[in-house]
Amino acid sequence: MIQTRAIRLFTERGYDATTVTDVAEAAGVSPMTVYRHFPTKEDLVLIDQHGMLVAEQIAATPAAQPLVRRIGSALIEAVTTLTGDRHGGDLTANEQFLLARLRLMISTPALRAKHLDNHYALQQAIVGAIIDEGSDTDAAFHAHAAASACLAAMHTALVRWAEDDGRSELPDLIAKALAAAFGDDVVAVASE
Amino acid sequence: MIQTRAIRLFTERGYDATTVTDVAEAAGVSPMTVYRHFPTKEDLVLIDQHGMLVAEQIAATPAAQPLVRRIGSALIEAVTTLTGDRHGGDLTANEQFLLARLRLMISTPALRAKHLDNHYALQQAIVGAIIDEGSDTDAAFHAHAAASACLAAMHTALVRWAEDDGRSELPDLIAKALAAAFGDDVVAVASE
DNA sequence: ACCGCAATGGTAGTGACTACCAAGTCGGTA
DNA sequence: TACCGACTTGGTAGTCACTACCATTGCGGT
Repeated sequence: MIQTRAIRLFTERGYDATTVTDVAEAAGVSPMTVYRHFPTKEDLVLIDQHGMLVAEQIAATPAAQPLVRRIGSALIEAVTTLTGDRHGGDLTANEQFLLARLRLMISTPALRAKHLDNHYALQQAIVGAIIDEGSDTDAAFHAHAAASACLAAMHTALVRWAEDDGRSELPDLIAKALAAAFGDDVVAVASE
Repeated sequence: MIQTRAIRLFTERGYDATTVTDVAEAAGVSPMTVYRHFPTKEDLVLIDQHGMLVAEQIAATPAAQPLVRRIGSALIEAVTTLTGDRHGGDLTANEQFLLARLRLMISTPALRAKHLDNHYALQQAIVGAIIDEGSDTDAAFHAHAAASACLAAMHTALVRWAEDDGRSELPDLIAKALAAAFGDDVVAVASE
């Protein structure tokens, strides 16, 4: 509720030009109630309830597959469940909300920076899910590089999605970005 | 000068626990002089004078090579000129300064976020250097994915470098991270 | 001695965010 | 009905990053 109003205000007037007090008034609460629910102004846009189950999904993946494929398919699956299946029809309300958030995140420096940092945290979680305690540092290094590159590809896909107004299916875009970054053969199977 | 004092203070007391006024006093100037030279507190750590010539370097690279190799070798070259050649000897003063900055950047959320966003800006510049005005959107999409993944690999290398106290050569680490992300064959030639 | 200009400092304000405390609301219990 | 404790909300006052506007100082050139 507060979040919905906030994103509408941010979209209309701009993020920086909107104060937290504005958001509070629009939502009919006091500024401190806003801070109670959203620790920072940025979190009004960035907090997602969906959590980061990606890491768990990856841990459940057969370890024999190449890292890029394991991570890539987990990302695609997470996004698929997030946006839901829609084949050619209109955007769902959820997707429109995601698009609005995404546009804010990409165009506002402060939000973009924190969003990239969230990806960074996700990367740590992914590597934690892949790597055992005892494994050598080289393995961790490889896992970090692979996870980092996969998330970067995903971010590229998100930007593209926002640019084409959500016309493309997000999972397909992620698969394409992964293929562009790593070569078609490596990722081809990931999108199934 | 101001920057040196600032990084020392941040390292000793922590970034958040140090106010801009503290930095100003330590440098013997007024707070506003600090803001004159560094538009934000974060820039006290993040501003690098070295600029982003990477994009220009890439534009000068033969276009026939695969994107990943073009971007990767440019990154390695940029870092080599930044840290200088040192084969097994002690760390140079410059490298020690870079390490201190890097540790702050990695461990402080606000700095890490802005640092990742700087990489993002670099990515935009790289893609701008690679892609002509008229080229189709798919080409741009591929370039973004490749650049994004390369920068992510570079960041991983930076973290590893900070963790091993600069013992490794940074260019080698970047080459290894690229190889881990993209496969050895793709990048092998990039480090020469 | 004078002028122009760059760098510096002061003042007052805005806005994000915190700490501490007060008050209302609501479910269960005697 | 009266009471109690937990949860949620609101108020006050303060810190700190950052800005806008203006005054001052130092310094090289004429």
